[in-house]
Amino acid sequence: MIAKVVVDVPSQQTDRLFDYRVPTDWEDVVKPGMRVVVPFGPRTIQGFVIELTETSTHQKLKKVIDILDVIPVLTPELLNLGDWLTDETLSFKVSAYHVMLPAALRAKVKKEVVISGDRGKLGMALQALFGKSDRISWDVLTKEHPSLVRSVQKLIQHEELDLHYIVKDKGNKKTERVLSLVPTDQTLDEILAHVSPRAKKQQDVLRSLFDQSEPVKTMELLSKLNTTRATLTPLFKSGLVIEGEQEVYRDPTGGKDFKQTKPLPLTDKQAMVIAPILQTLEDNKHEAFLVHGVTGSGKTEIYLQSIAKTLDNGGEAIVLVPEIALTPQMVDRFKGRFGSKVAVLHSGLSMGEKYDEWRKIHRGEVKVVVGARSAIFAPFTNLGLIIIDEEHEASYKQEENPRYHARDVAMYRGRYHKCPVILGSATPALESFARAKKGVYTLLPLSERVNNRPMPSVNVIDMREELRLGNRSMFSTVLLEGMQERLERGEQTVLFLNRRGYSTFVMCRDCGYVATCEHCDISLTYHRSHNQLKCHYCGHEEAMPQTCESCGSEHIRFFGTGTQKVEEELARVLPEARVIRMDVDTTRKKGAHEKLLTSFGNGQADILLGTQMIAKGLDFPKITLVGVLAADSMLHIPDFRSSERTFQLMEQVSGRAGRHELLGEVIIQTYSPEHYSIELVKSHDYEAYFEMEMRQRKQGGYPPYYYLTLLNVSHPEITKVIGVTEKITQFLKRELAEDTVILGPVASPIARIKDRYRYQCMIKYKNEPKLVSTLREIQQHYLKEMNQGQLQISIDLQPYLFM
DNA sequence: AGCACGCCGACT
DNA sequence: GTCGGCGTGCTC
Repeated sequence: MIAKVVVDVPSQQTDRLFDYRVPTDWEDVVKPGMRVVVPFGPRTIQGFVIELTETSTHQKLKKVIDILDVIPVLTPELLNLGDWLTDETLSFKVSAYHVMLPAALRAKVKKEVVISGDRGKLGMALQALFGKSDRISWDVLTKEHPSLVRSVQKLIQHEELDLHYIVKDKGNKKTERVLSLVPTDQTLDEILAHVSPRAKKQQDVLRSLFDQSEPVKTMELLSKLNTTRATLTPLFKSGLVIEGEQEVYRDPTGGKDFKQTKPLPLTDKQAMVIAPILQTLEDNKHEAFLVHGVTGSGKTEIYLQSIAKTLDNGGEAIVLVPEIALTPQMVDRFKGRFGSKVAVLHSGLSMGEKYDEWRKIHRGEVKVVVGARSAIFAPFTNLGLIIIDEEHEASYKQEENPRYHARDVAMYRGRYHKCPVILGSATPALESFARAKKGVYTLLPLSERVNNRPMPSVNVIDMREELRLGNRSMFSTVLLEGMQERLERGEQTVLFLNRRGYSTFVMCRDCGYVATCEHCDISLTYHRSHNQLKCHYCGHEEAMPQTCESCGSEHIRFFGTGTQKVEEELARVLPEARVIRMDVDTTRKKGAHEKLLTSFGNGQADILLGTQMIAKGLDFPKITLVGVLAADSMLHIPDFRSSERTFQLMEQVSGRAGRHELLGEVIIQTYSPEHYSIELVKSHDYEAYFEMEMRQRKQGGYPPYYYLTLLNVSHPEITKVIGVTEKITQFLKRELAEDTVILGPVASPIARIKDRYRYQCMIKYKNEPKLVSTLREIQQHYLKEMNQGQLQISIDLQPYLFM
């Protein structure tokens, strides 16, 4: 039997199948989708079995060394999906498989130096190093004794030493010590008779264990009986009790109990929306729905009841939520309804926790997965429903290889499993809404808030006008008064700053010089905590200059507004207000996010000040004012989606206000009040916005009218970069269709990162069957230079990031 | 990606 | 003469 294997070496040249002979003992054991250990050249590495056949065109085949799985980690569906993903994103097969699996399954290869010949020939230093053992790890050798590496290599050549490769599964399962009673056929009294009647604690232990048929966790028992390990020692000695190890799952929620919730009665509108979804579930067919529901319209309840129906049918469900919205509040809603049937996957979990959650899915112990982007690959075999909440979120697109979009994967899996896919958003991505209008997706509008609360009123403040009136502060008069009012009424305000927490740039007031990174073409960011300037792209740091590098002026200072600065300003203008600041800095620690939100929810603060991360999922009754400090900060970045993002964000943020009894108000501060993406927030009119934006897209030749592909070339020498990009552009123009537009070569928006110059070329097309093959040809052509030289070419089909 | 093989400069 | 630099090519 021959196994066709994809080896775990992510490179162009190894991105194909290699044949290995399967030892006869394992012929019944190996299955496609399993990880195996195989010899590869002089090394031993991990690989994925893709296929099993009887014949090979190769003469000399090596044997599979080991099998790492009992159940295949990749289902046949995921193997197919891997092929599709590879084509769709121009990535390597292994990279596609890796993105489907938890990092813990990425086996580590360990190298060991083993004495194979005469120990006496080793020399003093090496003999001392080996000591009594016949092997040492390669890592220890190279890191701690680099001077000996040379002689070791020589000895390997002379076959006195040998290199062994050990492929180790990183999957470290967590175990806990458990106690169990040895005598099984005795009564309690008989058992108790074995110990002294004065040994009260020992008797307690025996009694507790007698009541339990399953092994009991040592730690739990000891703390319950308020005793220590000392009690156990005599019990072990007499052989009455034994201690073993039992595999346990790590509990990311920290043993929290979830309050069980019941399905809520649906409003008429909700009932109308859910009906076609339930019907599709009933019919067992694939259909894509776009639930267009304003914030607070009760989308989540529709998700929950659709999932309940799916589970009734014996199916499984995947729920995708943007990483940033995967708050404990969100998780609670799903765990509350479906209890232990739910697994949660997000980046906040440790590698071990992710592995445990994944295994629950893999073993079929859970039926629902709530997770961020990569949860779309959950290894379910009977998938009945996929939900993508906030489907417009950019975080559903992965920005490394394989550059996939979770929505596309969802559609693939939906078709495969013949199950519905629900996309939900208050502000759908333009592409999605356009598809819904065309009938590709079924549009399900949910235009009213559940409790009939009106959408908050929106007040757009022209900050230029404020400046003209002499208000130079970051708060407009209206916003300041608004905050004062809430303070007096005991209501809460949310202040939103659409900018990285601490971001400020440094500029000279005399000559206009801006401090930039010496390795990247980007301005440096001022970090107050260390009084340092930092580059967000390469990590370069330098001290805050005292004088201008360009003109020597002392009038150099930082500009722009960060959350820290706003916080200081708040303390000045509203000293009595209690402020909670939420940004990357204050939420870095595990659980900090939840803690801050809970204390705000409990009314321990009047104002919540934060970045992107507070735009979602915040639902507290006392929030009646939402202030956006600088609405246009993202409007002017060179990205055709910048206006769409602005509108989506403004709508999202507005949704935080007045969700309950009290009426909400939104104040948006901007320097471009006339821009339609801000103007239309006032009326919360998505459809009007959609029409406007579609016109822009049509005019600019952007999605959804055209598809895009971005090709980025980088190299330390600018002439090389331009030359290569130029050649590629010409090649593309020659190869691709007449009506395909090829823009470039142009410098990337960030023209240099980490001392590498960056040029790009954009392909706009409607129908381009030759695209993937042409791009593959380019990759092939530059393979050598990319392998050994400094050249990098990255290709992004349907890009979301243009930097 | 690694790692060996193989072909040219500076050393015992 | 050899040791060792890194360009080239292969891995079932």
